[in-house]
Amino acid sequence: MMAKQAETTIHDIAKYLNISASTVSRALNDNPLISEATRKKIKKVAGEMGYRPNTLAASFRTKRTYNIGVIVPLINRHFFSSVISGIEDIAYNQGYTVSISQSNDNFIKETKIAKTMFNNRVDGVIVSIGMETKSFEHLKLFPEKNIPLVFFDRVVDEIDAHKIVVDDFGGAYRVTKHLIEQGAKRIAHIGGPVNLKIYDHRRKGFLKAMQEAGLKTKKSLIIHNSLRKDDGVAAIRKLMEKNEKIDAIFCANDTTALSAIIYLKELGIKIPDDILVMGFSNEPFSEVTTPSISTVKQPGFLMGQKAAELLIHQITSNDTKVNYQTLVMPTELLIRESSRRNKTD
Amino acid sequence: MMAKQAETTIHDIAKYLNISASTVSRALNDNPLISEATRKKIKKVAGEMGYRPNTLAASFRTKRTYNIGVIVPLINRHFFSSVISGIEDIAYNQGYTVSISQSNDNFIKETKIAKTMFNNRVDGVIVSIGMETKSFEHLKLFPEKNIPLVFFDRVVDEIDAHKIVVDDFGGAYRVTKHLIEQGAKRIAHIGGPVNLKIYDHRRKGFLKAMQEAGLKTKKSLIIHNSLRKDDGVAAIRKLMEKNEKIDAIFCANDTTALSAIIYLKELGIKIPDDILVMGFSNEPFSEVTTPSISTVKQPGFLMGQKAAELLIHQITSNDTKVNYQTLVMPTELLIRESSRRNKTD
DNA sequence: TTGTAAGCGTTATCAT
DNA sequence: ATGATAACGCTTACAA
Repeated sequence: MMAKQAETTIHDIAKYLNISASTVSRALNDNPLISEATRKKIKKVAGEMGYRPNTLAASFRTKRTYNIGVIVPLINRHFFSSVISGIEDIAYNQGYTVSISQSNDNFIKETKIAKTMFNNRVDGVIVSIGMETKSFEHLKLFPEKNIPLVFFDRVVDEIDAHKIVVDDFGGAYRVTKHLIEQGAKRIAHIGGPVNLKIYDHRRKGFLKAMQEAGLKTKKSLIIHNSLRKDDGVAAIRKLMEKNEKIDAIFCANDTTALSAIIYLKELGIKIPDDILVMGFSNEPFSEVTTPSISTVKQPGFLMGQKAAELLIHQITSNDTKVNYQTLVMPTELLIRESSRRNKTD
Repeated sequence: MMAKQAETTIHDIAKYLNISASTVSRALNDNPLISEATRKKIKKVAGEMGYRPNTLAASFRTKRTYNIGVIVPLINRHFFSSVISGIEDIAYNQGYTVSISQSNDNFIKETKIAKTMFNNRVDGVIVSIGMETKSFEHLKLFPEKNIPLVFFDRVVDEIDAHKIVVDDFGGAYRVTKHLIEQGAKRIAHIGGPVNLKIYDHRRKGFLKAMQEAGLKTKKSLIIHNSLRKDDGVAAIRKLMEKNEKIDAIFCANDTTALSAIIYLKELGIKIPDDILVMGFSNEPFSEVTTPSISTVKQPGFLMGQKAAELLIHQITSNDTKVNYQTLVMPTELLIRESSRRNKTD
């Protein structure tokens, strides 16, 4: 390994100025006890000597790292990278750094990441759990050790903590209601894994709207899968092969909605004329497809900001008992071409 | 601040077993000097006592943090989040954590981030510089202090380091050649800030192809801006208002290409029939727009992996003199609808 | 307002 | 194969 250059320490500065290291430390930290004169002198010399504080040593001593750990399923995903961006935004402005790991929806990796973050003594953790995650001991570690933990999006009921979610139920409810208002009666739903609350809520919002409208929902019109590109195609194919006479599809994400649209187009089925399609999440592509995809907008960046704010507040608060809150972020229904009935039947 | 629970240390384990802390340390680190029996005993007790190694203390002592700093203009951007994802992938598998900051293309922030990362004693740094960045002292700090530094995409000529770039010149050259093959003669170019090499290279690739084909390029047909949504519209408007008779536009990114397409559509101009349009970067939306956007694919995830590999290799290598390499990643020309001439003129 | 000294948890050197 | 001890660079009582 390349030898790192020897670093200037506060002791070097102290020796040079014939003062004590504690004075140097205080001066550099703007401790008000230190006189203006010495402070200035010390800072000047520190600059000249190329002094760089060793945050590591300070963190070690104070047991505060000013480091926030973030665990997401996949960094390279519009929603998650938006949230991360929001987290970084707040964190940076509050003097925190952000360490990021992706679980790849793999339970083992998620567990290892949690352990590593703990060992690194992060001041707090922000998590959105993976698809496989059904036990939570690896995350309980944090509250047990008094390390603040905030969940977002894919949250965990079993752990008491601040949570930032979007109004999945309400969003799905409004989606479905809109489809019904457009005249749809036989609406299919392609949902995600129900062990994730978000997909469970979307399903429930869907069912609620259907029920309120007095519409029956055949079991066969509800399909749950992993919501990847291929899953969307597979689900749609399954629906079409059964020859179910559907007039609308509510997909639990935009990727699936797009897959559905492309597949149906190939079958010569017109969207939205023959079948209405809606998604969820508002991916960047949804606005520019043909037809553009009606969907539900989730404020990712804002959610990241809120998560970071709550986390940092909890980190810096003295309260021994925290009053945990679940922030339900409002969603926005974006009605675009894929769900707007042009002609009456 | 909430009091953190007192942690079990190797000394606690040592006391409990009536052995020395060094033995415990060695055992936990699988030092071969320790006998199998004691190692097992120690690990068992460590587990029972809920011991969690304090990475901070170890890093402090060994001056190795196993932490990699990543600086990008914007986390929430498909290309960058792909690269980050690739970096995390390799880093995780090699036992490194990844700290991420976004400069927001702001020079001041970029400078502060660099300083913070240094103070945190990251083992190495991976950087893609911001649009405003024209001086590099804040980055030279790393090589000066023997901290490995790897650039990607938006690299810096003035600093000797490993660099991962895409073949911007070649990509732009092939784009232009393709447009010419489709019959275009008066091709406009909407480029990015030329202080960024990538945009300079794309411009040069464009010019080279034009020149080779014996086509003249009017200065007024080349516009440089920041390549955001609005810039694209503004640039296109400028071109159209001048009533330049263009038959193709090569945009230095897909966002601008999309803006151009939307704006031209509104003017009643048909893409690709009247004007061919091409982008660069292959954003997720480009495949699904109407018309789909011809573009150049950059292997973001792979670039991140390569960057991390080179960085970690440099971190762990003993070589005092590194033979810096610039990895030029091949691009892939994606010919889609926006550049495929359907009818002959 | 400044100095002294202990200590954070680990690793590494030198003994044994 | 194991132990004793110093050291990493900083902060923080406590003392002056």
